[in-house]
Amino acid sequence: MNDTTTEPTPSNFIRNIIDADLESGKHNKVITRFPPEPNGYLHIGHAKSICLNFGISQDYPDATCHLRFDDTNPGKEKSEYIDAIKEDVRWLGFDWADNLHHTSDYFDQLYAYAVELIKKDKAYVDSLSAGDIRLYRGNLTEPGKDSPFRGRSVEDNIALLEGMKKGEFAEGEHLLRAKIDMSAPNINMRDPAIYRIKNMSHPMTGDTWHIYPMYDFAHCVSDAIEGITHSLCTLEFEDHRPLYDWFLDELETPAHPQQIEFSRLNLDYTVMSKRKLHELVEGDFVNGWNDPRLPTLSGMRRRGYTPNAIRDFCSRIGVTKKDNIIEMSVLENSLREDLGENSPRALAVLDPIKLIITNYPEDQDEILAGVNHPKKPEEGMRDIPFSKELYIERSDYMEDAPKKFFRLTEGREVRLRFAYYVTCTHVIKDASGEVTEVHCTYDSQTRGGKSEDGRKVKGTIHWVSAKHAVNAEVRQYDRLFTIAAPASSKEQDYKDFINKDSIHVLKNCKLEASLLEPATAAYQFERQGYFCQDNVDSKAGALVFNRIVTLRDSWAKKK
RNA sequence: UGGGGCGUGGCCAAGCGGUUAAGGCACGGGGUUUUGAUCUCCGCAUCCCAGGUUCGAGUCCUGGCGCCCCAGCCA
Repeated sequence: MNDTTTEPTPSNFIRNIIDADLESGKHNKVITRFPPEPNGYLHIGHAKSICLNFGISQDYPDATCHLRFDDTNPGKEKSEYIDAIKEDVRWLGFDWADNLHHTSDYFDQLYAYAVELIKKDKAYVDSLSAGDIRLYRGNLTEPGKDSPFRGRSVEDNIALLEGMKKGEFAEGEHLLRAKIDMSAPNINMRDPAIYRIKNMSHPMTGDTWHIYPMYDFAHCVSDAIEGITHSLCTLEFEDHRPLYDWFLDELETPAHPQQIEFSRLNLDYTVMSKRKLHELVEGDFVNGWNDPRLPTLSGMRRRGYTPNAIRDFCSRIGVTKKDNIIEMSVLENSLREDLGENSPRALAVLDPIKLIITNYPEDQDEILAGVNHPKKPEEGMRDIPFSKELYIERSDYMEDAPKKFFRLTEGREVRLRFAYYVTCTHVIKDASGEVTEVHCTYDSQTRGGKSEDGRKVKGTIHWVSAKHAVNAEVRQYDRLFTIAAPASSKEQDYKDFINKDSIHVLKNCKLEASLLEPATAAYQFERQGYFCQDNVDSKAGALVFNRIVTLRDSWAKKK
């Protein structure tokens, strides 16, 4: 990873709070945590949280950030997700050192805390059905009412909970609830669930439990056990903060972390919820969690995004409590900046058409030199073979070209990058009128792409020697959705807005010979964009490149 | 007409009562250029609205308006 250009992370309201807490002596060191539920793959929205939490641990003295798997629902979670999540966090460039935890590590303690609540008459076992509980809860404008089981004795409650734990009951038969206030205006405080029966085994604890704790109970207690100082989460948990604090106030926990909420990331032209991503993957709307069109970290990694670019993006968008939809161009700008700085250049023709230099010797070859990086001479030069028959981009020739078209048309002279000036004399067309060959003459005095007479050529185009070309498949990606906010339509399902044209496969691409070498890093194909070999489909002899992102194109804009 | 949040330019985002309201992205225009890339220069808001406090308010107060979240034994 190239980290040389990393700039200091801009401050935000959360860092301001931390600064104040350190200043006042409330804390002398900071501990944050990134607490994913292992029920899916991480996406760029998680990256925002990861960068926030781990970023703080890097920037403050003695600070740490825990990676904690919030594995309280064995019905949805799988250990394979745990591995994928770890890989993604590491790939992003962060290290949890020995601070790897699971909420399931605390199941014994959680249970003891639940018993403590019962003993304080702050929790009870309810035996209402799920449907009745919903009815008793009231709604947004009407208060709820007490369950008939709310008055059970401490002894009965403990015995019942014990039975639930041992698996003596069916799922849904009983539920441990906090005893708070059924008429609370905040619905989360209307006797929320603490433990529910799930007669299923758990990836980490196997068959030892028949009850599993709910998020609201498990999360705050886990934070407290780990000594988290600042528990950062997204806005939708704001209403849960009173409950977070209630548990920690009632219980004798070793600490009382502060929950602070920030707004989640939304990117335009994509979706960011795990539920929707699951749906896209399972409904075969895309090809797996690592589909290069997805905003998942594994998809972006496959596409060719760099950790550097994603971290830079996260620091640019900031952290606030305001709802937002970030434009894709911000991400692309971070990407281009990193890739432009760090990618070697290459010549590659994606949509080839023959260019024949009529006055070039029939069986002559020569080796020309191309710079690997125009801004970094220290990266050296490479050899590029040149000969009479080349491939150029079909779009670099135009029959009735306007004055401002700087490329080839009859009578116009252009520079072949690193090679020679050529002038188009005529073209050959097939029966259907399609251009098949562009014929040119070259000026042998312009070797290397410059002339002594100071003659100006406005256009420079890329090319590949036909007989030296390496064949490859190139996949070009476009946005996955046709509208900026596919998830925000009230009438229509977001899937109705899927872009049917989000992937273009070009199978007949011609790459310069140096690209034969297998490589994991990205290249800039000059004048086109950034590309990298596909990490699953590319093989020696059958290269497959993904277009990560195009170059900016002010000419395309003008047209 | 329940509770909790949010509202600074097209999209983000600084600003914490006191010079002409940072910066990034986007957009428009000029220059450089063997990538119509990069680089570079220039342009681009009076802060949701209305009152009020103050010598002075985006920043304080009051009242509106708008948007988001909450009725899982999900997280």
